[in-house]
Amino acid sequence: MRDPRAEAERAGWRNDKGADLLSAAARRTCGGKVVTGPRSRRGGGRPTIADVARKAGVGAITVSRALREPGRVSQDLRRQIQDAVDELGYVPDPNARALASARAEVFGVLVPSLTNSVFAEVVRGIYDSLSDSPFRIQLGNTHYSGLEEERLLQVFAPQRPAALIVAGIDQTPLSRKLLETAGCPVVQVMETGPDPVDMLVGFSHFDGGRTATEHLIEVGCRRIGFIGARMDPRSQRRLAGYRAAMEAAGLFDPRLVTTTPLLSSVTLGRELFRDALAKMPSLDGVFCNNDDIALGVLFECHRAAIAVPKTIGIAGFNDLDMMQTAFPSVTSVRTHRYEIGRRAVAMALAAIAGNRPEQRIVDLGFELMRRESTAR
Amino acid sequence: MRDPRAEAERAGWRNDKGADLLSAAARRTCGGKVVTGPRSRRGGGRPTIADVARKAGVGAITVSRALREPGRVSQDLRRQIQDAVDELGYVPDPNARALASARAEVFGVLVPSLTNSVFAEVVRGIYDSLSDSPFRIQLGNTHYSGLEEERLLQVFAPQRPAALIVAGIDQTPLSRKLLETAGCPVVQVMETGPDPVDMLVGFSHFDGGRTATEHLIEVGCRRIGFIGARMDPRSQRRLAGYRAAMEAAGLFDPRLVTTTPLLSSVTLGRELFRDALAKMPSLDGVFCNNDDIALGVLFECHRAAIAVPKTIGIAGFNDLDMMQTAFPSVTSVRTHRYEIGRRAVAMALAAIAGNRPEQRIVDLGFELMRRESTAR
DNA sequence: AGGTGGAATGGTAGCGCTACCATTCCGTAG
DNA sequence: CTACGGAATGGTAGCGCTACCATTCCACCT
Repeated sequence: MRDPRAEAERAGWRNDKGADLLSAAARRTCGGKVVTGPRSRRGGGRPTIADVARKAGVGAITVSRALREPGRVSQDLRRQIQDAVDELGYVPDPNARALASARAEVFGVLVPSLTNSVFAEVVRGIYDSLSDSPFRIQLGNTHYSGLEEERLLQVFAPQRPAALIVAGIDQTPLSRKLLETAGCPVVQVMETGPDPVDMLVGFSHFDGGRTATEHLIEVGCRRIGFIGARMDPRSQRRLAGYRAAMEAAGLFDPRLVTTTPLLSSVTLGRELFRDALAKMPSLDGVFCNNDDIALGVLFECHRAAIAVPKTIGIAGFNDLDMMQTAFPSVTSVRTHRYEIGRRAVAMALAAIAGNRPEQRIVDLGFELMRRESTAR
Repeated sequence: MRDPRAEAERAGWRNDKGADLLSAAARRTCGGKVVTGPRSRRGGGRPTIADVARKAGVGAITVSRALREPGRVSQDLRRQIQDAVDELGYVPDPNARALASARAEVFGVLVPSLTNSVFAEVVRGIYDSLSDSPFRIQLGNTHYSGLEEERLLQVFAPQRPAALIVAGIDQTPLSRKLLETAGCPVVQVMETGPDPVDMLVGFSHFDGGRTATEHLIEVGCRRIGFIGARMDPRSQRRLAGYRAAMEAAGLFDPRLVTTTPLLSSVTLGRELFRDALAKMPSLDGVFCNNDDIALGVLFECHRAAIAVPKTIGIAGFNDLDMMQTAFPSVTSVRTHRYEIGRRAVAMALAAIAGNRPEQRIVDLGFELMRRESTAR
C-alpha cells in the first residue's frame, strides 16, 4: 500500500537541511565557479500557465484570460487552451493569482463559536453557497471576544479577501474601521440594525424575545422567568425584548431574571433553572435564551416532576430540530440560520460582480413555533 | 459614524471600470507617448518588506529572516527591525510568502459535516491549537461523500498546505494518492487502523460499539436493538462492534438492526425507534449509533410511557453534554473529540518542525459512561 | 602572518500569475 | 482607398516575498 516515492517526498520536508545537502550535491560546478541552472521547480513539478500556453501555442496571458474571462477569447483558442489544461492537469496557483491581482479568492468568515449549532448552520449555509464557486473560505472563531475579533480581522485583512462575513453588529471601533477599510464587500449577519458597515442579513432578537414572552403571557403565564447563559449582545437583546413584553403587561420583576456569562449548555440550563426556582418558587413560565437552556429546564422539570406546561410553560429560542421531538414538544422561536448564510453569500457575490443588491439590509424574520410546552 | 473615505474606497471596487477610468486620468503623458510611472501600489498602500528594510537600514532579506528565524539575526538588528515593523504597521503578505516559499502557512482540514457537533468539536480543537501559530485553516465539508473529498483535496493540494487533517481512514484510492503526494504531513483523525497515510489519531468505533452493547447485555438486556442513521464507515464499525458482542452472547438477530442512510437527527431517532418497536415489540434495550438518536429514543419512550431503564435500556455514542442532564441520564460512550483535534495539530506541527512523533498512530480510546438509562 | 571556519548580512533571481499597455487584424465609415 | 475603431492577442513588468548563493567580518587556529 505504501508508495515509496511518496515516502521519499515526505522525508524531504522532514528535514530541510537534508534537502539542502541533496540539492547542493546536484549542483554543477564549471571552471571553479558555481553555475546554477534555472532554479529547480519549487512547485513540485506541477504545470504552470506557461506550460499550458506553450502546449496550446498561445501567449500565457491568453491562457489566463481564457480561464478568467472566457468571453474575451475566441472560441477556437478557448477550446485549444481547455484541451491543453485538461491534458496537463493544470490547476492555477491561488497564491500566485492572489499576489498578482492583489485580491484573493477568499471569503473571510468570523463567528463567535464553532460548536454552537446556531453558527454552525450559518457557516454551513455559507459553505454550501460557495462550494461551486472559485472562492475559498477562511473561518475565524472569535470566542465571543471583541479583542479576538480585532486580532482575526488584522490577520484576515492582509490577505485581501474577496468579501468578509462577520457575526453581529457590535464590533469594536477598531474592528469596524478594519471592516470599513478592507476594500471588499462586508456582510454582517445574525442581527438587524440601522447602521451596517456595508450589508446586513439577520433578524431582530429583541422582537424574537418579545414575541416569545408575549406568547407565554397570552397562554396565561404570569411569573415568567428569563434564563440566559453567555449573555452576548444577541442574548441581551432577547432579554430586552422579554423585559419590554413583561413591562408592557405590568409583570416585570428583576428577580425573574437569571443569567450567567458562562457558555450555554443543557446542563447549565438545568442548573440555572434550579437557581431560578430557588429564588422564585412560584415561577409559572420561563423564556429561555436558547434551546439548550430550554432543554435543560425541561429535563429538570421531568426530574422534579413539575408538570409542563400545566405548572410551568417553557419557550426556547432558535428552534433546533430536537424541540419538535422533545416530550413535551417545546415552543421556540425559529430562526433561519442556514438561509442567513446563503443570503449573505449571495449579497457578497452580487457586490463582487459589480451589482450591489438594492437592499443593503435584509430582515429574514423569525417564526414562533407554538408547541406542547406552552399549550395551556 | 460613516467614514466617507472608506465609502469612496468601496465605491472603487464596486465597479472596476470606474477605477480604470480614474487611474487612466491620473496617468501622465509625455510627448505624445504614454509614460507610466512605477505601477501604483496595487496592494492598497500597505507597507512592504522593502519599506521596513529601508526604514531599519538593512537588506530586505534580513527583515525576512528577522521575522521568520530571529535566532539568525543579531540582537541589535532584530530590535531595529522590530521597531520599524511596529512603526509602519507592517504585516507580511501571506500570498507573497506562499508563492516565494512554495509553502502556504495553511492547514487543510476536511470533515464530513460542519453541523454534526462531533466534528465541530474536533474542528474547535484544531482551531484552538492553531490560534497562536502563524497557520491559517482551510476547512472543507465533504458531506460524507468520497467524491466530494477528492474534489476538495484537488482544490487544497495546489495551495501547498503545511499540513492536511482529514476525517476517517476510508479515502478513495485517488484521495489517498492525493494525500500521499501532497508533500506535507497528513493526519487522519477520528478512527484508528493499521495503515494510515501518514499519521493517525482516534479511537476504535468497533470497540466502542462492542463495549456499549456488552454493557447492555451485562445489565440484563437480551433483545437489544441497534438504531443508526447516516451509516458512514464509523457507524458501520460501531454496528460491527454491536454485532460482535451480540453474536458472542448468542443474541444476534438481524431484525434487531434498524438503519437508514438519512442524516442523523433527534427526530429521526424517534422515528427509527418507532419502526424498530413495530418490527420487534419485545425490544428491551437499544444501542444508538449516536446521541441524537438516543435522545429521540428517550423522548419517544417518554411519549409512549415506556419505562427507562426498566422496560428498555438505552445507550448512546459520543456522550454529548446533554446526556448527563437528560432524565433519566443516558449511558453513552464518551469520545475525546476536542483532544483528537488538539493532538492532530500537535503531531502535524512536530512533523513540520522536523521531528516527527515517534508514535504515528495514537489511540485516544473512549470511556463508557454508565448512567440511569441502563441502571437495571 | 596566513589560513580556516563560522556567523551575520546582503544581492540576485525568481515563485506563477495578472495589470497594463502595445500590437495586429479586421470591418466599417468617410 | 484611407482612416478609424474595436476585438483579439501578446509582451513586459511587476505583485511581495524568499531560496540560493556570495560576501564580509571576526575569532581562532597553525
